[in-house]
Amino acid sequence: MALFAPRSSRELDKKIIQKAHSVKSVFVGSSKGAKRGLSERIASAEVEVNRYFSKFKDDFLIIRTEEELKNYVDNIIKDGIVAIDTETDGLDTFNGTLAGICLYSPSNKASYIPVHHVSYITGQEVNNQLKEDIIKKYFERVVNANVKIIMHNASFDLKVFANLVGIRLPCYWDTMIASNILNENEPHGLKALHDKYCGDGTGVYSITNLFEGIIFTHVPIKLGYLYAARDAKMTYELYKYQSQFLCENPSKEHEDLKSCYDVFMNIEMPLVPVILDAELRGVRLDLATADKLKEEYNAKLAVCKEQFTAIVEPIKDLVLQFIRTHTTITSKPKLEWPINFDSPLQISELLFNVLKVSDKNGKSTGVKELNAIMESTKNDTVRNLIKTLLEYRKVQKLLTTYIEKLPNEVNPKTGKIHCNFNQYGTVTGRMSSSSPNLQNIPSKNKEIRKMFVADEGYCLIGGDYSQQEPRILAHMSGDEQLIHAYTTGKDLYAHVGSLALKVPYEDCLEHYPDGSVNQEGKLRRSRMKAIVLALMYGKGTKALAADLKISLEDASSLMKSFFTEFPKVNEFINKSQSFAKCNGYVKTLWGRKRRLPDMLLDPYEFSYANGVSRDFDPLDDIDSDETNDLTVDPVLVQKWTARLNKAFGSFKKREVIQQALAEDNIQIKENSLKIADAERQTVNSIIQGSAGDMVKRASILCYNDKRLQDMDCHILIWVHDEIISTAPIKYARECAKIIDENMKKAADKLVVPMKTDFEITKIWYGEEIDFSKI
DNA sequence: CAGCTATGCGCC
DNA sequence: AAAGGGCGCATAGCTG
Repeated sequence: MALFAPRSSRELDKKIIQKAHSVKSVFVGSSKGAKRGLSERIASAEVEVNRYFSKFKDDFLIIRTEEELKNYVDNIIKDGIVAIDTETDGLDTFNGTLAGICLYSPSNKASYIPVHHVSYITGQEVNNQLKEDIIKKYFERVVNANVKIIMHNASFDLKVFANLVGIRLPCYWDTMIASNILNENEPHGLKALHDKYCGDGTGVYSITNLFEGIIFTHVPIKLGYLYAARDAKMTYELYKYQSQFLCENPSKEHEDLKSCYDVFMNIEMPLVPVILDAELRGVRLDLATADKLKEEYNAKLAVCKEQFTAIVEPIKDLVLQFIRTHTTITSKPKLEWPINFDSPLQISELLFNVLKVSDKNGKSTGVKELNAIMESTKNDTVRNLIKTLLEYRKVQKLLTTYIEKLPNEVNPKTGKIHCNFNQYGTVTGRMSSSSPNLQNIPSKNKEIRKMFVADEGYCLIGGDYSQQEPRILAHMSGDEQLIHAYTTGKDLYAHVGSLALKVPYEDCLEHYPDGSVNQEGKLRRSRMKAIVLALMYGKGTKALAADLKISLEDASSLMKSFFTEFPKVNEFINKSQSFAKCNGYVKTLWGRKRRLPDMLLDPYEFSYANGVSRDFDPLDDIDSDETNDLTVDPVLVQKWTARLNKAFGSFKKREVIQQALAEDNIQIKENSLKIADAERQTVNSIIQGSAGDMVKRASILCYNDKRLQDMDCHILIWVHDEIISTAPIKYARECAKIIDENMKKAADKLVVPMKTDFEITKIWYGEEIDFSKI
């Protein structure tokens, strides 16, 4: 992976770190670095680079001539394998500049091909660099020779090659994806992984602390090549390490990784070019619609603001007085005038401390809490305030996150939005989307999606799996009743309702046969839907009761009758959890692993406070290290475990924990929350992960479908259980039919049939095209 | 100033 | 007693 522009690379590091609560990346103070002159920074970069890489000076080389490249590529082809990395001036793979290319193959030295380095003194491009046409020529040779290409975060480098060199490379092994497959819970940065698994003592460094504030194209080649070439070599070494575990025949000890290799080779790696194609193609945005919406929503926002002012003006004195009386020398109240409505803190202060709204449900100002207040108060000021606030937030969200943001994301070069689909963006194996996120475009509000349109002469084909996750649940649990609902084509939730509630199926449908709404049926159906979703998300009866606005008793008896009618679902949940408890992981239907190490935790962990037992005399002990490891006397463990088990409620538990500390100097760590979290994740990971596998499989089938290729049909967007493609209008219906086939084929492992819904439109969520008129 | 966390909210 | 799975992103507000 190329990490170049200091700012952006930090952002990327941040992401990786956020993902896995890991080591903080060390970086030199940025303000200090930014103030120094460029030559000064280069000088200090030289010191840093030498510190890390001087030992590699003779092992790495710079390729400057075609002759040198030719010889190098000859060796690559002989080796049949190569690790490739690119260096650019930032993270923009469409409009950025290629600094150079890093290569490594076993019979070659690690190398760097400078392409667009400039002199940091003159700003002129440096002589003796190979240009794109030459590079393209030799990489075509590599591709034609079927050389296995290894990359770290191939998505980035493939886009660089496609956009800045003009060649689409196939990737055999992406070490970043492999890392996700092997352990989704750890950070996936190249340096950290290499240091951890192939470490040679060089240590973890980042482009940030090496080339602080210097764009890579401005780094002198003699300095940069050491850093860059090593990236390619590290990638190769990481690949070698990974392939010991991720392979056809892993050792007995790692037998469970066999299915992971299948997922990697049959799902993840074949998906790489599919996503690349969608990202390169991009989505068209109708700027006229965006402008219209912008105007409309800004007007709405203005109305909200006016209403606000009108509502709070009468209580201005109250607020000012509050601010006065709560201002001390050391602290200020979290409220100001004029009130900032964007600040949850200020709103909370206003509602609960100035207007004295009851805070028995907490001081949160989220939608749920505000609605609860609405139901319990008759205070008109409060009611109007909340009403306006909710409207304001809605409008503000749509405006800033979508309506005003998306047009800025249109690439000036292509006129399209090119988001990132992060292939392993989630721990479960689902994809995610970013910059911008196209997976959370509002759908209830149909206006926003209408900004997305098809190209001239083309249309959008949206195909989504209907009830994808419940069907997977039906299959994986093997519950006959659940499966029956699907094989007979009955409405699932109505069927569930009729069994669990013991009323006729027809009385659980939303509509009467004549099409009119059956209120009772609708309610029954929606409750059943809530139950099915609740157990897939690990939701408890209490939350279910709150959702359905029924009593706790009713909720738990609903749950009970559900499990009585669908015993295998209950069994599936229990089996999954006990497997996870035993092994610390679960697997999806296609064999992807989700590691849940917290499932292996003991509910309580005992240790002596300060690492020492009460009787320990520091002056008397010779081997203090051992003393620190001292495990707690089993008799005491038993004693306190028994007491903890008798203590119901978090308050009583805390009491026991304090007693243990006071009486026996024992520290007790409670893991029940972590374990409960992991338990909830268990079932959900299996279902959600399998759904992810299915969509990925369907996408690959579509991408490789000759018929779809011939009709110029391409996937543009994924929204988890939905695949949005584009094709010429005249082929649309045929394409939809084939996509449908592929989506179902991707699920042919299931004993329940998959159902899909399709829409063919010019505009996302727009009117369906009337083919009778074409 | 940038980086970070908390809060809140859009999607499946 | 409390208990909602998986994301990305905007804003506020704190910190170094």
